[in-house]
Amino acid sequence: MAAASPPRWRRRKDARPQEILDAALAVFADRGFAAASVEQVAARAGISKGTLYLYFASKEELFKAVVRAAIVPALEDAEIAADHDGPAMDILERLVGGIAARVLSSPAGVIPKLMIAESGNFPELARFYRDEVIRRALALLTRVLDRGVARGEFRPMDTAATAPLVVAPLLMAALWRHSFATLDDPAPSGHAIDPAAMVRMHLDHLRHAFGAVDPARTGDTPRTGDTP
Amino acid sequence: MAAASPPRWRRRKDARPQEILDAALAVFADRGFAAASVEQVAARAGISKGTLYLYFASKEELFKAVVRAAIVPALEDAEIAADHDGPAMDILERLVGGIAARVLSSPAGVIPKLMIAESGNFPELARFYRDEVIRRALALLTRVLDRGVARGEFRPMDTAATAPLVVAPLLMAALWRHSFATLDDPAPSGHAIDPAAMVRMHLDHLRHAFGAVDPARTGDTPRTGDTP
DNA sequence: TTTTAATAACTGAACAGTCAGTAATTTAAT
DNA sequence: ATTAAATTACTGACTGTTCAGTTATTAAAA
Repeated sequence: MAAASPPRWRRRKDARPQEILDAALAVFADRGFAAASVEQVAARAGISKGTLYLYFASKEELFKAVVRAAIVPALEDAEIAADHDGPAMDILERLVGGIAARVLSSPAGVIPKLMIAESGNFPELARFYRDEVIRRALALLTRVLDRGVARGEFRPMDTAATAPLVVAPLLMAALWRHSFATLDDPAPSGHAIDPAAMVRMHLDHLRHAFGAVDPARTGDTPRTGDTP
Repeated sequence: MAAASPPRWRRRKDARPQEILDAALAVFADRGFAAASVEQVAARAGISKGTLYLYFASKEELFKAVVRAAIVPALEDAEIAADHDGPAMDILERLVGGIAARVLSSPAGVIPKLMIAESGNFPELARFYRDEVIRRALALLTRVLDRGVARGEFRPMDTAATAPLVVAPLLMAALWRHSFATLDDPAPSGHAIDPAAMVRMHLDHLRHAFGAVDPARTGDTPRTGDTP
């Protein structure tokens, strides 16, 4: 008798959604939302087009789900890190480093690019992103900066206007990575922008700009904190 | 007898290309390239689809032309400004201010957004943009920074890694403007990011980070220049 | 344990709409 | 009358979405 041929497909109701989300993120990442086809996503997820529609009502809903799934955990992490105690500059470094790591290694680093590209076509989602992601992230940063100023660790400044300045290079790194970095060469050498060096330099500049450099250098100390 | 009806259309071979480019930029700006249709562009330019194809061979070629047309003059302006003489910080301010103005008012400010969104679909154009626009702009900035360091106006630093940091907030402002700023409200008040304040603050931080603050303050002068 | 009925995950093809690009035709200008 | 700019009508390919039917899985019955 013939050996029992393995089934042509399996029922995996639980695993599908995440697999589809992963596939969609990947396909959207290199085609963009509009140019990506549902069939490509389905193929990458190892299912048929019809199956995808069992789990997501439309291409647009799929897109929203991708964004939400990738953003929520990242934001929670950041919120935890920001509410730690200690020198403001340390927290800032941890925050910037954490975001940089995420943005430069995780596939979810494409989300900003996608959101920026499609904001015009999905105003509703764009509003969600602006109010629930960007605004929250900036508020969180502003809080850290305020604390630094209040404690005399940072020079006085317009913290609300400064917060986006802290993120800008990270955004730039993310966009660079998913737009121009991976264009041709395997060896990412000498290529206009070196994200790692950039982030390092960024933190260095921030330290100086905020007046948080090692205060032992001169008498011109940025009135560094008294005892705790 | 009937009054001579004005012609239903006119032959305007010379004016068409630029008008089409303007229309295309506008349509691409709020739909994105992929989601924009050639017919929409033609309609906005006041012509029919067929006419558009008399001037541009394909939708892709049109896109390339839009990018080139918008970028080239901007880059030339910047190159001129950078080669002026004077204190490095002044040049930097003029450069940043100039780019900010362009990016925040001119329609061409969408180009970065478009390039980022479509880099995956047009590798050739993306390479052009990376090598002929980004690289050149960063090289120009690096030159200014180097001069500042050499003259003792700026503290020593990794200028190549710093150049992108100077641009990052401008890029962010451009993306913000064309993605999230114009989502709903007519009054752009209190909205997470205030580009103007951000740019002002950016320059302020740069002055501090580069050690270019008024040096009369303490003895800890950033070894400011001797005479020429 | 084996058989069989019921369920639900999944497929593949077809539909309807859209759109980049082309060809035939009209109309302005010379 | 001739040229060339512009329009209009058309095609072929593609894609989001639906759905009738197929197959794996589960559960009840024997």
